[in-house]
Amino acid sequence: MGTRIVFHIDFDYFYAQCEEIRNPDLKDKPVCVCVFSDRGGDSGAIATANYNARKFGVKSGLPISFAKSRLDDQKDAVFLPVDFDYYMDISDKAMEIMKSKSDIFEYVGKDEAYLDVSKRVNFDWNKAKELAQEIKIEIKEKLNLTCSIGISPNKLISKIASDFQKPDGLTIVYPEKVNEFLDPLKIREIPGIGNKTEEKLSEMNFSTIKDLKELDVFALNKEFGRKSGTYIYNAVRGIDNSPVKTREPNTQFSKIMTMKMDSTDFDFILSNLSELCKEVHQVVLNKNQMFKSIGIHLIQSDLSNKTKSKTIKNPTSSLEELEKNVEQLLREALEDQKLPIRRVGVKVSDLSDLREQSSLTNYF
DNA sequence: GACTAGTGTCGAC
DNA sequence: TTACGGTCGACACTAGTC
Repeated sequence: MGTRIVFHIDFDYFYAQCEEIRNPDLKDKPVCVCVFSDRGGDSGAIATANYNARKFGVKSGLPISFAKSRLDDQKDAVFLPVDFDYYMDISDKAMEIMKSKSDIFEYVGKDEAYLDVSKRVNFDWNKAKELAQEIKIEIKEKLNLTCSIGISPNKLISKIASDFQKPDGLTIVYPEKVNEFLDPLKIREIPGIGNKTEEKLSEMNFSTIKDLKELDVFALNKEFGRKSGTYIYNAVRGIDNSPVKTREPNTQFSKIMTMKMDSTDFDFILSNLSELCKEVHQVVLNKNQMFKSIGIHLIQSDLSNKTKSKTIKNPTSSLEELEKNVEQLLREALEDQKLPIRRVGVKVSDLSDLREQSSLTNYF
């Protein structure tokens, strides 16, 4: 038995590619898939842009108005609202194909998954490569969708590898080539290292993964905390022992929205939160869950965050109890409120199975 | 010291 | 340089309790 063989598969510019599949005329144009907020106009952000749009610096997370100004000269640029149901449909079908070709399948999100294929290919890297090509072809033929695949001995490296050649890429990092592959990459390529961490490290004059190997685990722990420090120490050395495993159920559900206008008015904010309570409650009901922890999330006009949460005595699935607690949390949060509120959210966590409870009550 | 609760930050997509 | 979504998970830090 050799090392594990792990795939990371990522659908290219997923939402925008879905739109291209539905309407092939879009392929030559810059396409931006947008999450418009309730505020009207161009309030909102870019979810995904195709490569024609990325050429002009448009990428996910960008405010829509910013994207529009960057594409000002591109008269054929297209801005479409997200259509999650349609994307989910394509995603589900592609996931089924991947699942059927793996020993262990781990769903990560609508557009990515890990596959452990070690046994299926008998720990043979050539067979693994053939399997990956087979998956790419089948997804392309059945759904007209392209994806990028990274293959390596673990999830961490496979994830980095799937991003290495995009779109429609296939990158294999053999066990003996791990360091050669990682060393020249920017620190930012390590999943989990985002803006803040990169900035901190760049101030310390570290730029590539090879550079970072100079730091011992104690220095990293001191700078980033025990968990993150140790994670980074291992990651730059290509070490990741986390298994590919079936996805665990969610541990929280939340809904967030941008209000029609910024406000400090208790009743106005509460009416928005109340709508969110109903939506969250519906989700919880569909999933047959109860919750024990309730939280609200306020985003102020300067985009800073304020959260309040509480744990209640007994798990519940009651909408009334949810709304009552949210109201109280809002009251506490608005004491001494200076800035107007822009966005509001409701979250429930500490979930437990409702069926256990009902089967008990049925029993008596 | 171990544990829980609550708040805030970071990061991924 | 301004502009600014929605969901989820991990974890650091702090305060309080036992």
